[in-house]
Formats: sequence, C-alpha cells, structure tokens
Amino acid sequence: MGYDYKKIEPKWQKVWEENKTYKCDTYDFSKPKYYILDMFPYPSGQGLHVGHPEGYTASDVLARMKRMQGFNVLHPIGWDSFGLPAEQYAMKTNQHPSIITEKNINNFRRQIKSLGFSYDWDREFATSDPSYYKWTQWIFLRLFENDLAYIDYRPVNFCPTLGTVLANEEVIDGKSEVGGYPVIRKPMRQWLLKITNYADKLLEGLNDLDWPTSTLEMQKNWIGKSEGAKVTFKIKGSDKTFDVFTTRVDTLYGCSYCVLAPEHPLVKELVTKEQEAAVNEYLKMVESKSDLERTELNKDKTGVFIGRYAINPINGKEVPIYIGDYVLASYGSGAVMAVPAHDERDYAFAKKYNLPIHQVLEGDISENAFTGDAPHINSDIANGLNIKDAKRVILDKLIKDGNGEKQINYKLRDWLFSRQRYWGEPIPIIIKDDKSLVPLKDYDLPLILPEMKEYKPSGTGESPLANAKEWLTVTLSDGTHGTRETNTMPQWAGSCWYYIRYIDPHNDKEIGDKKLLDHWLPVDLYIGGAEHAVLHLLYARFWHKFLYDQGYVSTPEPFKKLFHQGMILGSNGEKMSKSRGNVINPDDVVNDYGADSLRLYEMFMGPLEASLPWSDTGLDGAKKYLDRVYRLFTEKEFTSKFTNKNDGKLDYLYNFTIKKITSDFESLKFNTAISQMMVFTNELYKSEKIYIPYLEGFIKTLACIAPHLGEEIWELLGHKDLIDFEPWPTFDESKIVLNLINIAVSVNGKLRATIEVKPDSDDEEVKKLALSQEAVIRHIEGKEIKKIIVVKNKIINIVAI
RNA sequence: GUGACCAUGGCGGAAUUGGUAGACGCGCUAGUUUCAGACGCUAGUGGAGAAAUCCGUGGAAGUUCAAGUCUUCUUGGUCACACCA
Repeated sequence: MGYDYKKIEPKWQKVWEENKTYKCDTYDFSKPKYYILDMFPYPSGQGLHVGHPEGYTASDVLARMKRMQGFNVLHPIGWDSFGLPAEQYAMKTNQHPSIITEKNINNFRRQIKSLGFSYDWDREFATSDPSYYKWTQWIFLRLFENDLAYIDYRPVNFCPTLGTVLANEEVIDGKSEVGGYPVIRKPMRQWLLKITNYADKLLEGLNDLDWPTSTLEMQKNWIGKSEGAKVTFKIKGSDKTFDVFTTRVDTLYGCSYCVLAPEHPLVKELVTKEQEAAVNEYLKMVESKSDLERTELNKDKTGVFIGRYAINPINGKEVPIYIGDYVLASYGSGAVMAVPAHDERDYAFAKKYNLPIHQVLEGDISENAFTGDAPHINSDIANGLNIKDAKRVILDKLIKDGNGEKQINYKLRDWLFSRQRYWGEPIPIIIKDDKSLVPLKDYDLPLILPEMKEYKPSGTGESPLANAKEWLTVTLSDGTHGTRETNTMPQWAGSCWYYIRYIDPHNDKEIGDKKLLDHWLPVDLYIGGAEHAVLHLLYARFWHKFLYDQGYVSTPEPFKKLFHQGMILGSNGEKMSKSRGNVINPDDVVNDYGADSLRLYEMFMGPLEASLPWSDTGLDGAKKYLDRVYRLFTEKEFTSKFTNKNDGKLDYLYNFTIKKITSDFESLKFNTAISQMMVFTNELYKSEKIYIPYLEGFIKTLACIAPHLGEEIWELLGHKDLIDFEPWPTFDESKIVLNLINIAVSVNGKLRATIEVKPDSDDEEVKKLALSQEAVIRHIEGKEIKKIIVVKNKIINIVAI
C-alpha cells in the first residue's frame, strides 16, 4: 500500500487554484525575470497524449526551481485552436467548429490541471478568441501597410478532397499532410507574405541562438542562401535575352546548351514552327504531372529542343535552347546554363539527348560529371586557374561587358498566407469594385468570423465565407461598395506571436504594454517538439523581426533557448497510434498511479530529447520510489531519527546531491538528477540520524518533479506556508571535498588495484604506495618499468615491459 | 541520393568530457517479514571461470601511457532535405 495520491493531489490542486499560487505579477521588476514557455497544444478531440506531459513537466520543473531561486517566473498556457481538424470534424458531425473547440479545450484544461503544472491560468487564451485574433489581424494590417502582404495569382497546391489550398510545407510527397489526400497544381488568387525580404535577417539571427544544432541547420537549409552569378544570354534571331543563375560561373566556357523551365515566359514566344508541336506536347505532359511524379518518382530528366539558339556571352558560341522540367520555374530565373562536363544533372541530360560535352576542368568525365576543384582548361582567360580564381576572372569580364553580375539566391519563397477555409482568422481587407484593396481601420477590429449554417468548402476552392452574404458586402465611408476578403489566415498565424500576448493578455489597447514587452522578451526557454523546427519557428521569427523593425518589441529574436523533447513511443517501440493499439491515456495513468508518478516516470525515462518506449513496470518503479520517500516522513522507524543536530555523516552526499540536481535541472538532464535523488534516499534509509535541514533541502528538489507530494511532505514537516516560494537549497562546496579518495592503479593500461590517498597527495608518495600493491607487484614482476604516469586524484598507470 | 545525429548488460539508460565502463531504475536470484500471497526490507546481478584471471561499449584499423569518448573506413538505425543550377 502506497501513499494516498487520490487524496493528496486534488487537495493541493485546490489550494493552488484558490490561492492563485502561480499567478505572475508581470509588473514586479524587482526580481530577475524568467519566461519559460511550452509550445501550446492544438486542442484535438483525442485529448491529451502522454507525450504532452513530457515537455510540460520539463518546463514545469524549471519553472518551480526558478521560483525558489527568486526569479519572477512567467509560465503560461493557452490553445492553438484554429485549424483544419476542428473544421473537418465539424463537417462530419454537423456541429459548429467553435462548439467542438470549446469542448476540446475544456477537456484539455481538465487534463492539464490534473497533472499539477504551475501555469498562471489567468493568462489563458485561445487563438480563436476574438479578443486574441483582433491583434493577429492588427499585425496583418501592419504587414499590409508595409508592403509585406500582397495578392497574387499563382499555381498553388489544391487538394480537391479537402477543398482547399495548402502551403508547400503541408504537402508531403504530393499528398496532403492532413489526411494524405492527393494534391494537384491549380492557379488561384492568394495572399502572400514577403518573408523573403527577411531571408538575410532570418539567416543571420540564427548565429545568436541557443538552439539544437539540427534545428539551426534545418532553418539554414530552408532559407537556402546561395551565392553565385547572373549571366545574360542573347538569343539568335531575336532581341530578347534571358538570365541564368549559376554558382559555377567558372565553367561558362563549358556551356553546351541552355535549359528553360517549361513555365518560363519566353518559351511560347521563342519556339520555332518546326518545334511547336513537340514543345506543346511536352508542356501538356508536364502540366498533367502531379507533384509526386515531378519529384519523388521522376528523377529521369526529360526535355525538348525549342528550335532556337542562345549566344554564350563569354565566347560568342551558339548553344541550343531546351526546355526541361528538371529546371524549376520558381528558383533563380527559371533558366540554367548547362555544363554537362561538370554538373551531374546536365551530364545525365546531355547523355540522354546526345548533346556535346565540353570539358573545362582537368578531371575524369568518362563516367560522370567532374565537380571537384582542378585547373581549368579550354577556358581562354581562365586556363590554369582553380575554381575560385576562374570565377573571379570570368565574372569580371561578364560585368565589364554588361553580360552578368554577382547574385544571391534563396530557396525560401514567400509565405502563402491564405486558406479557403472557415475556421481561421478573417483577413481584414475589403476589395472594392475596381479591385483596389482597402484595409480595415484598427478601430474596426476584430473582424469577427460570421456565424454560418454552411461552412463547408465549396469544393471549387472558394472559401465558405463567400456564402456569408450579409457579412460579405460592405458600404465604405465614401459611399462606395466593397466585398470582404473571404480567405482566412493559416493556422500558423495565431501561433506566430502568442508568446508576446501572454505577457499582457487582457490589454485591449495594444498587443501588449511596451514596458512589459521590453522587460519580458525574449522567452528564456522554449520547449516543444522538433516537428516545428522549420515552419512555426521560422514564421514566428519572421513576425518577431518585423515587429522589432516596427519598434513594437525590442529584441531581434523571440526565443533565446530552444529545446525539443523526444517522442514517447508505445511499449512495442512503435509510434503510439489508435490503429496500433498502443496508446496510453494520461487520465488512466493519473487514476492508477497519480500525476506525480507520471511526472517522475516521464522525467526519469531517459534524456529528455530521446524518443523512448513506454514501460508499465518503469511507471511502477516511479510510484514505488515516491512511496519510499513518503515512508521516510511517516513511519516512526525513520521519523524517530529526525534531528536538528548535524552529525556530519551526510555532509558530503547532501551537498553533492544538491549541486548535481541544481546543475542537472538547469541543463534539463532530469533523468540523472532523479537518479541522484534516489541515491540520497537510499542513504537516508541506512542512516542512523537524519538531519532535518538536509531533509528539507532534498524535498524542495523533489517538489519540482512531484509537486503534490512535495507540498504534502512540507506540511507534514510542520510548515504553514507552501513550499513553492521557499529558497532553493544551497550547497557548500567545501563539504564536497573528500578526506580520502580512491585512485585507480593500472599496469599497462589494465586496472590492477585501487588505493586510498588524501586528495592532492604528492606524486612520489602515490607512486610508492601503488608499487607496493600486491596485485601490482605480481604484474610487473620480471619487467622493466618504463614510465609511470600519475594523473592527480584520478589514476596512476605503470608502463612495464 | 545528400546532410545531420545515433549505436553501451535481459531492458531504459549512467560515465567527472581522453583517466576505475555499466551510476540509477526495471527485470531476475537468494534471504527476511507474513497463516499465506501481495507489499516492504536486506543482499546479489555484464559474460566465462572454483579462483587467479581473461573477455567486454555494432564491426575493422589507427592515434595515445590510457579510447565508450579522438581519427579513418565499414555496417545498421533515426530524422530532415529531396533535381535549388
């Protein structure tokens, strides 16, 4: 029989709730601030997953320690409540998304509260609250005013099944991320945000962040900065020209043809009569290809000659112009110079269509393109030069002749910001009859999502809001008429700035009191899943940098330190899913073991960043440990040993334990911190006297992991106040020094004995003692001692041959 | 295909950052408590061996007095990107 968690946990949850124990006074600048944030959840119908509490517990442990360390801690929670799943579920069950969302939030809130997290619940909001999205719309208006939001017609990913357009990031292998339905290309009227204007700032900002290197790397790749040159080709028999982008301008002499993207605007104009039929057929074929076919399945290069020749500006030679879908219209200028000898893709294409291959670097091109560095040949002014020098010489000549210039390209594209959906923030723009755009005035915000009977997508891609007839038509102040924008914002919009709103969530005058924002930003520690490594974290950085440029916030980056918790897998090592039948419900765990056991278990499983399988016996172990701690404070066998007189026997272990726990918590190594708590507890079980101040220091550390039990024991010890704001235990470094230490003695690298000596003993003394060990003598017998290495306080190695 | 990260007992994982491999927990074994079981408590637990000792961090080589840790190659896994000129 263990401790009664079913009584203890609700008891303290009630106390915290009634006292608003974790309410943060953000205007109290007297203490240093600590802003610790979880990635807020999307309140799905499935309820909380055991994966959620892992990150939340980690941040909660930190929040609790920081409070005891005297920080003013801001630790909020809320709901990322707009989005596709609620809308789809609404369609299936014929309920309004807002009703479903509210129900889901209530369930999530109940579950999260049952786990004893120290959130300031007075700051809770949902992104679908009009009082919140009023300010999301407000930020959109600022972006619009600054020419960072614009409308464009462009081919986008349209999913017929979902009846909506998706961002590139939401399309995986030609299928929708949600649901896995096929996606086709379709040109449509869209809103875009000019994130590309911030490409350089987003890239440079990465240098100052304490983030996982893998995430920094992914963002770098996503932005995809590439430095090279723009080269202008004239066209034979035409006054038109086209530009290509290349990172290998040094190979220009080796260009033996050019390739335009099929969508390149010059294609239809340049194609000759003889080639027209072939080109049109090719274009038709490309159009019918899905994204899947253009990427995953089709690495095979295809193309067709358009009947024209371009003139290589460096040597005046005529080269044929092809179109091919291995050239992307959306990158660079949608055209390339092909140098088959030194580019693998061009090599494959040239081999297939029997095009000439001109070698311009010394290297083997018999099997494949040579892409390494080597002296240039057949390159006139660049002969004998390496890549770097050849680039410079050739580019200089191009610049001088007006045929080229240095250019930087990015993979990053503008952010497709509109969705043809109901359940999102309405875009606060009115379109007049003459197509001009009129932004709403700030005082007209929020533009509230109209109540509707029919919010299903039309299937043509038009937003359901197009059916909200009364809402749709507006008479402007000058008497003219306009129509409201019917697209809504993507789910990312709400999560782009929620961390700012937590600082001043009820402010209806501005996004937040500037004084508060200046004090509390950036977020000191942000914990959440690695699946947001690029999208959410890049979009949020973009908005933050914009708000920074506009003077609304004073830090260039929103999240100083970032940590990704791993995934909790099913006990079979596979991802938890209903279909695999390996899902663990946190409600069941709380019921059968208690929240503290769940928290302890999840923190003890292994490193926070690792993905680990669930283990029921491991959970048992966590519960057993808490029982074991509880007995220490409730059984006479132990309480009779409590004393206020320190016999010094626990000095070393206690001080070492506090030191280790403090630094392990700080670096989010909870598994090793807990193992140290266990070591300490095991020692208390054996101790003859238990010094109460040590006991209290220990229980403060445990209270971060298991807060309900922590409060209960604190009360048992006779304290009237809660443990939450007690000063964090300190440690005495001088007590962590041992009187005698063990030194390993090895002969030829193999351990033979250990000796006990005083710390910092004289090397000669240690040598003498080591050589006198029986096992050592046995192993050096008949051998000559070549060398003795003494590493102070650690090891001594005798080299004998 | 390219890039990043990883590989330690029956299992999850530790390892002062080049210095006694396997902390802590699970599991297992024995003892103890109990009418009995469960729980608890105590001890043991990498492999082989009676012991001395030998072997041992996916595999192969190397650097070093000393390698789980560094280097090269190799095998397997996870994640990301996927024709970006």
